[in-house]
Amino acid sequence: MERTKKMATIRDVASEAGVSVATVSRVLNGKGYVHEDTLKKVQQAIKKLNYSPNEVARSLFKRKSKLVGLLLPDITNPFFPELARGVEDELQKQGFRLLFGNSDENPEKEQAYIDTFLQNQVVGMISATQTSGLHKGEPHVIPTVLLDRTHGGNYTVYADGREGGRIAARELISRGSHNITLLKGPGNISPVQDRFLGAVEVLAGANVDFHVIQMASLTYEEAEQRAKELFSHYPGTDGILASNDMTAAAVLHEALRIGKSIPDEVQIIGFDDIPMSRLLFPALSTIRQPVYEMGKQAAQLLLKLIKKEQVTEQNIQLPVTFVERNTTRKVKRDG
Amino acid sequence: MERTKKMATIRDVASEAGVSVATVSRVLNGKGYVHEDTLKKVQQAIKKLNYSPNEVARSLFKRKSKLVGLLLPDITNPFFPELARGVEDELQKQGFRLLFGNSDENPEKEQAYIDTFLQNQVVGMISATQTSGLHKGEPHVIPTVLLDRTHGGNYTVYADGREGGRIAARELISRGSHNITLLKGPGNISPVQDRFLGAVEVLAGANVDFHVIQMASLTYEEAEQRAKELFSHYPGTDGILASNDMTAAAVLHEALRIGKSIPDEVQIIGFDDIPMSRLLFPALSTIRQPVYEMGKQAAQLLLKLIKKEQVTEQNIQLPVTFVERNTTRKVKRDG
DNA sequence: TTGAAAGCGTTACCAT
DNA sequence: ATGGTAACGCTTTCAA
Repeated sequence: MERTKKMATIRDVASEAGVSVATVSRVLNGKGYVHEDTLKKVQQAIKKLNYSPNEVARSLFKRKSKLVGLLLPDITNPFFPELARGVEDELQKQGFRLLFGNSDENPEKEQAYIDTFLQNQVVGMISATQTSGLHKGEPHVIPTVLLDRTHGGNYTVYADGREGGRIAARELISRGSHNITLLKGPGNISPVQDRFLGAVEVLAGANVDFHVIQMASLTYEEAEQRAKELFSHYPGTDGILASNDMTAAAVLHEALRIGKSIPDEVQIIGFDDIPMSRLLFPALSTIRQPVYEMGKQAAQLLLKLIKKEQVTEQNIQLPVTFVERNTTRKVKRDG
Repeated sequence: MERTKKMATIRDVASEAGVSVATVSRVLNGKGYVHEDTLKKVQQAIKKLNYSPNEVARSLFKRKSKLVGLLLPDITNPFFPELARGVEDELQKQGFRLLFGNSDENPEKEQAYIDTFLQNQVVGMISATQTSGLHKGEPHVIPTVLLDRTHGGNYTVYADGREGGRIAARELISRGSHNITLLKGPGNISPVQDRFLGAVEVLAGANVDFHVIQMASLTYEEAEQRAKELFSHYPGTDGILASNDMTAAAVLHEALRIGKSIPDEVQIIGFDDIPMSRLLFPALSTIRQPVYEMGKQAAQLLLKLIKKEQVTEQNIQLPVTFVERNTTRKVKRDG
């Protein structure tokens, strides 16, 4: 028998229990009066038929589902899985589910996902994409929070990249680098731009040389290429600020390959603190973003918007921290 | 004006175009006769109102959505993002969207996700979880394919772990290791068990010593711990077979920390070829699973099931390959 | 070629 | 405390 078993409906439950669908609906939703005995009958019927309510019908009637759309550039980029978990864990607790899509920074794909999210009556959206048709054009039809790549949305959650850049630069300097090279990421990715600006701010005011290598992307492949250029163009470099851990890893790899001693000859600081960073050898010193927490906060903010609760902070900035590992030298602290 | 703009419905389009909803529906779905002029009128109305059909209402009527449920143990585990992309990319092309959940190997959570997937009328499911209530108990209500952790489902896609284990063992031996330690993963994860069995098969028939260290989990934390034990209990080890790249990375890190020369003193082979592996230093030699391809094939298989097309292979096994990097010695090949 | 109406599984209003 | 029923937005007979 290959038949797909038909799901029991509220009507089946009603007739099984010998009551009306309205009554079943009431017990399902725990609202309205229902006699104790009736309650029991209904519950039994539900159990007997292994009934569970059809969310689609509910969504149709209520004109909103229990679904949230999550839009990411690419889950394959190690920065995003934790973000996604932060979002999911928080939402899941409240009974919401995730409709999920990767846009690959492709505006058409992004728009296609947004459209289908909307068509599926999601109650809200969280987006970590750059281009985000979410904020341009049509007025927000549903609550939306922008995550990480925030470019001036109404509701945003992001880490303090500017300060991160400053911290990184300071750490490098205080640990003795005088000749610093910055790997600068694409200017259109706002958090990446911020960390660069922060670093330059400090570097410009300090008594050190520095150079900038501009990258067109944040792919590992490009980073490998740039790392080679770096060591040939600026052989005197004794400190490197990478725009993220991925590129830091590529630089570290190349440095080791050509026999540089890390951190003695060259110090390296990354950005993000992706899970891999501690597994590199030497383990990568980096600026940590509280990624999971960011996802979580975005979800909490969205939840408030959905429930129309008062939100005190529309733009939530989370602090970053320096994670000292082994691509930077120890600093002597007196005290 | 803070109003949430109400979406146009098929009725709005109908009255705008001066036709009936039935006609609009026909043009929407491109089925049934509709006069050229009527067609144009309707299309204009659609454009004018910026109408797009409500998927929820469609799903309700058809009793199935355009949604597919994807169940993963943990997207945060670097093995899974590529799997997910393989699945998504394939499904996305055909207009299906992903409802996504992480089970954390927790049967209750898993069941909860499955339930809501079903309540949302997904057309199919893909699951990479171990416990999968998907195959036990109730008859499959909807098409389901098991991915990676396949434990005898009806429709499965997985890599040849057994052969992978054999290959790894052979490579280690042919490159001169005589004293091999195996890091064995939890026995209840089938693909992990397979690769162990494959390795033992070869090792047992070869003229080498070998030891097994049993791990209770595949977390990096435990791997770090076990790595320490490994080098203190079996200091003579000159070859290590890890149950996945994550634990290989931990072992590599520890080996380097205590001053072992890799690969001269100790060779290491991982399993999976997660993106990080090539970034380690030395880059990790490993057994590669075609993860993206696995996801893709699972999606294709599911698509066939959904469309009730003939499926020739219910269980798709994909080959693994040895990726030679720098944690193994070069082997001299004469020819 | 087009339209009226039933029905998908719920919820919520209004009676009773 | 309970039931009848309209409505949510769509698709699909069936008639015209």
